[in-house]
Amino acid sequence: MSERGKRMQAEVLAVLRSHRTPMSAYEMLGCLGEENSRLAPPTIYRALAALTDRGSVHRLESLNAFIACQRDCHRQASILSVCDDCGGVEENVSADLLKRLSGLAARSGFVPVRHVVEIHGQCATCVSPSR
Amino acid sequence: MSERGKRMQAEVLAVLRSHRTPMSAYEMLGCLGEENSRLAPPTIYRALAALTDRGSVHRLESLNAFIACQRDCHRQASILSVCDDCGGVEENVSADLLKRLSGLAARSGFVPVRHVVEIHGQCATCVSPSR
DNA sequence: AGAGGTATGTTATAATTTAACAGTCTGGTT
DNA sequence: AACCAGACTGTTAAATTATAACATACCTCT
Repeated sequence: MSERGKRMQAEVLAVLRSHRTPMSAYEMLGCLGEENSRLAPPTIYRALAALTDRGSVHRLESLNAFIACQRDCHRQASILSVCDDCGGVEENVSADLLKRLSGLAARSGFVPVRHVVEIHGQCATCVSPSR
Repeated sequence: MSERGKRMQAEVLAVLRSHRTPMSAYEMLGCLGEENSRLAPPTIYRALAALTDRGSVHRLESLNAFIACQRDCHRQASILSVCDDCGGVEENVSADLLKRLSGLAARSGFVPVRHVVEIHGQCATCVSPSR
């Protein structure tokens, strides 16, 4: 990993952190491209791949979008609750639940490697905006 | 829903059932387009939307692909184990685990509507092919 | 039959992701 | 220092996935 690569990753992470809701790769490209024109998709995707490997960024598979890790849960699969109204994402961790999921899959001899758990619905604020 | 619509859905479902592994919408288009040329993506996607609504077909969010429901679990979220080696998918159902996931999300007032649970790894056959 | 609404077909395009290759930097070796 | 091999990055182009927009066909109710 070179200096350039680290800088790119840091910039991508900073952009993601400055957004409350998940961003698509192209939204990031739009943000970063203002400064650094000529920024191409593979550059963003490579930075995102490194960041998701590290656990600093989560990919929302059901949205094709990305969000910065909100917890210190690096390297642990998160349980992501996605509000379909406001787009907000809450992040939960539960080693116990993940283990139970693995156990269920393992009944047939399956060996789990990566968990994708996303829950769509409405967040507390969107359910009862008045209170 | 018209006759044409039902026929399309039945054809799409038949194609999916004839495949052991998940298919992309465009793979289906390739299969069905041989007979019925001039078949366009929206037609496939509309049939898939109806089938997934019904629960006859599951969408694998982490693969952007679709697979026919292997169980009689219509209208219940499935827990899908995806073998990254052979592409095979195993389908499990656990009302209990889904309830626990909902409970976790609900701690902040979140109201769950749809669960996406996908587990990547290796199936028994791919882990120990010899036996 | 005719009007209004819904479903479908069709064209085109948007959005997301990756392949492929050229150029550049890095670190070790002479 | 100059050179080479390998890895990383930039750039172009294209593949893959999904949807917008509108035209046409069908169905239902009066």
